[in-house]
Amino acid sequence: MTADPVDAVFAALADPTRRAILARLATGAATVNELAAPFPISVQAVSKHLAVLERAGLIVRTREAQWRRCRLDPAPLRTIAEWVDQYRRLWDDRYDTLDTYLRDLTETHHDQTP
Amino acid sequence: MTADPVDAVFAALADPTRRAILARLATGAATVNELAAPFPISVQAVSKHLAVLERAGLIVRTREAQWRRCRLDPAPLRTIAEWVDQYRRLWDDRYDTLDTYLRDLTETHHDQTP
DNA sequence: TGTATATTCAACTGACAGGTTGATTAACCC
DNA sequence: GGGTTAATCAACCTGTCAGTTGAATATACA
Repeated sequence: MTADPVDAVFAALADPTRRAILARLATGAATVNELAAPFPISVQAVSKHLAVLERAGLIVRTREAQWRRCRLDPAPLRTIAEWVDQYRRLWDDRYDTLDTYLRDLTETHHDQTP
Repeated sequence: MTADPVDAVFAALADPTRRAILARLATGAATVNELAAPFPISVQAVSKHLAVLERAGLIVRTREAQWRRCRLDPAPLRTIAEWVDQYRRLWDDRYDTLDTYLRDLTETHHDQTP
């Protein structure tokens, strides 16, 4: 029943260790040992986290000699951003149509909304 | 071990039933039975899903006679949108250097540690 | 008062997630 | 080949999750 790829991405992002790994990978590719170093858990545990991230499409692993280089793939994050954006009007005043309308009437020269 | 509220929000969003409930609530408040109707699972199961969403801050439940009215609270979604936006430059071509600079300034208060 | 409806609580089950330790595979370097 | 390093595989433990059924609570209504 759970074939929606969004499931896997949200689930992957629900773990703080995995989010920290992504933050690290945003600064550049790294090997498994490099990624595991900051954490108080075993390398095997980190390897499992990487498998989860890979299954979610958030990282790509390539073999380089005896190392396995991991790099971030931002595509699923874009999907998530689009999903959340469905709800933007609920919290963002600029997407409130009445608000936008009133702003348009009173301060048109300031209006920037898309 | 983990008190980061982002954990609970991502975990709540990882379930397709809960995302469907949020989609329904985006169109207006509803009771538990109304929310449960479209799903092939028991009302009790839906009630549990609502508890998860409430713990994540995504919904608010108020008592009205024998009903419990649920409405969406978009605040955590805004938090998620901001979190994902940290990575926008990685997929968005139109990301300019000023944007990068401003985002880099504000991203440090988000979690980095296990 | 008694009954029907809305919702939650409680106990149970099967599956999965995150961690461990120990063994295994793969590539490098003498 | 033998030894070292990088990473995964395998088996196991424990806790949590999503679902069930059955009982309890709370409110409305006749």
